[in-house]
Amino acid sequence: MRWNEIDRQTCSVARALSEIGDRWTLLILRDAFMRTRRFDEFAERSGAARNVVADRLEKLVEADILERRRYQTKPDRHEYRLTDKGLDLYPVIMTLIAWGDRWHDDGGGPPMRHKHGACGKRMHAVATCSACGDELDPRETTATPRDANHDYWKVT
Amino acid sequence: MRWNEIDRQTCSVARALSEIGDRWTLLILRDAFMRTRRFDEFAERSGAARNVVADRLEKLVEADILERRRYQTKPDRHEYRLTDKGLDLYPVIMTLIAWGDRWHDDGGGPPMRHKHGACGKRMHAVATCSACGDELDPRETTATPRDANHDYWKVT
DNA sequence: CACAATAAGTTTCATTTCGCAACTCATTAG
DNA sequence: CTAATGAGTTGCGAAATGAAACTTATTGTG
Repeated sequence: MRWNEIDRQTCSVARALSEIGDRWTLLILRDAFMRTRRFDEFAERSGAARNVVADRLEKLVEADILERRRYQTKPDRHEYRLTDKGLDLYPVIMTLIAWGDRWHDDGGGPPMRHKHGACGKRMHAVATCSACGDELDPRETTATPRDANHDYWKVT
Repeated sequence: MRWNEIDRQTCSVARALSEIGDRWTLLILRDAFMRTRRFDEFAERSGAARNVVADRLEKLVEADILERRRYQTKPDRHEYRLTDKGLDLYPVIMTLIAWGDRWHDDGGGPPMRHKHGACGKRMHAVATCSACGDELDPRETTATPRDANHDYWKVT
């Protein structure tokens, strides 16, 4: 299966990954959450080749995750901003950061410190149950397919 | 920058993505959380080519995210299971699922239903502040680098 | 005026990686 | 004796990536 057919899987992860599941795309989104907005900044900060940055930004705009907005004329120049759909990826990025901080500490602690404005404290993301608010544990949850089990992985 | 040098960035997301930030890798991890354990199942369910599956499984084992364990002899056969480090990716997968379910609904609701054993209810993942427990909002948090700002993206 | 700089890409081309099918190897089942 | 199973490996054409150079419009500088 080629990657551009991956969104034919029923699974939401597959469909999510068809939009953001690329190495450089996720790095570009990290930068977007760090207030990066311009092409050259994305290119330098992500470390991806310029043609790859151009391609990924275009795809993110098509997917309505970033918005390309003109910020000056003569000459026209554009910047990229997260849409609501893009901002909604915050939990994914923050849980990724929490995992990276936990398992890839270089000895000096997390390279970025995150402060929660509401409570004013340093924090990391914790994934919780939307029903009861407890922290999620993979051993404590069960997943059952909407339809018959064999449908889940089927490509439609 | 080549992808295999990406872990030289200071950022934890970059280092996390150097291990799991590949399209097929994330799909393979999704399957691992759905109790997939064997090579052929990973190949079929992910849809990736067999050589790619072999390569990714090997890398995940090297990264100590999956463990390759013999489950029979004559002939030796092995299965792949999530380690503690791998299980700790659950929040990432679950927030990805929540995002996919929200923004890629095909009209029939989420293809998988997740039930929280502790409270017994259907749920999705919510990312919360480890300090106060409130739901995270990208507009309500600030990130500041451990060192000077320009260090964050620097490749060491 | 001539020249350099800036921003946002595009082009070119050599190197890698992917996708697919076919093949291997050890062992058990019929 | 032959087929099936499980877990890969091999070979090869097609596609994607990485690096550097190039483009275009416009402004700033000597």
